Amino acid sequence: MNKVNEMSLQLKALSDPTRLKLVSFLKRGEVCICDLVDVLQISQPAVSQQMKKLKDAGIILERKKGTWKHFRLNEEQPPYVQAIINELEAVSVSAQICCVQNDEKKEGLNHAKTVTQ
Amino acid sequence: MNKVNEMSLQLKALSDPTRLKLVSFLKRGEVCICDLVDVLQISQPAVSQQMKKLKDAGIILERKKGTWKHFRLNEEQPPYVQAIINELEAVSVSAQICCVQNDEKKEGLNHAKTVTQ
DNA sequence: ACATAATATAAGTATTAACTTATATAATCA
DNA sequence: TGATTATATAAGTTAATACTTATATTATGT
Repeated sequence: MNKVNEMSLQLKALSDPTRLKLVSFLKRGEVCICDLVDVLQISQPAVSQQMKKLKDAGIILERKKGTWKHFRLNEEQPPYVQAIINELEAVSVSAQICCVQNDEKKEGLNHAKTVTQ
Repeated sequence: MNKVNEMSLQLKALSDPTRLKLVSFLKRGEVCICDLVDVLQISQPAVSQQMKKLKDAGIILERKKGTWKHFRLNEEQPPYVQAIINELEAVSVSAQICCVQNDEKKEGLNHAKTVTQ
């Protein structure tokens, strides 16, 4: 019955409203921590700590690029985790675009928050 | 984004190893608290409290019959909850049978734990 | 009515969790 | 090199969680 402990860890990672919101944002694509601070109205360390939990649980993957860290959903999930992610609606972070679009170009130079789709 | 809070409540209910085990036992059919105390090696109030959490989250349903309370899985679940339940293996409580079989007959009279399948 | 049995509630404890603020690390830019 | 920016870590606080033991409630059987 060790499967139960394994499942427990993943479900714990997804049983917190803040982390579920983080996953909702990630459904639209890569996001970096700075964006989420604004949107969730919690401190930067709080976001950082929650992202770590999602990463440790295998829910998300990270990619370092200069000073930024970009997070994305891990596509390989057991069905019960995928079902949870599917249930969440994709939510756009208004400032998200700068992170994603400026990616390969001038990363880290102009990180304006006001760019819109 | 209130769906997130709703999901959080249900996932919290299923993110604890003890409660996942309880659900595993319920997959084989109705169980009463006294049976689970023996199997899980935790106190009767602990089982009672955990069952209440599962009930409050809508994961299980209860049926009172004399002094006993019989619990069963609630079949109507959102897909992400059902996926979790599906992932769990059904585990039989060795003493479970007395509860279920003696049900309509001599309920509450002879609750021997040693009856086997 | 009284004893017994199944479950519930109360109260206490130890652990975990989710934040906070302050500070450290690391990469980039001028 | 020194300032700036993104993220990480440390330490502390508060609240929630999962048990425990003790006791109360409720239904049953004699």
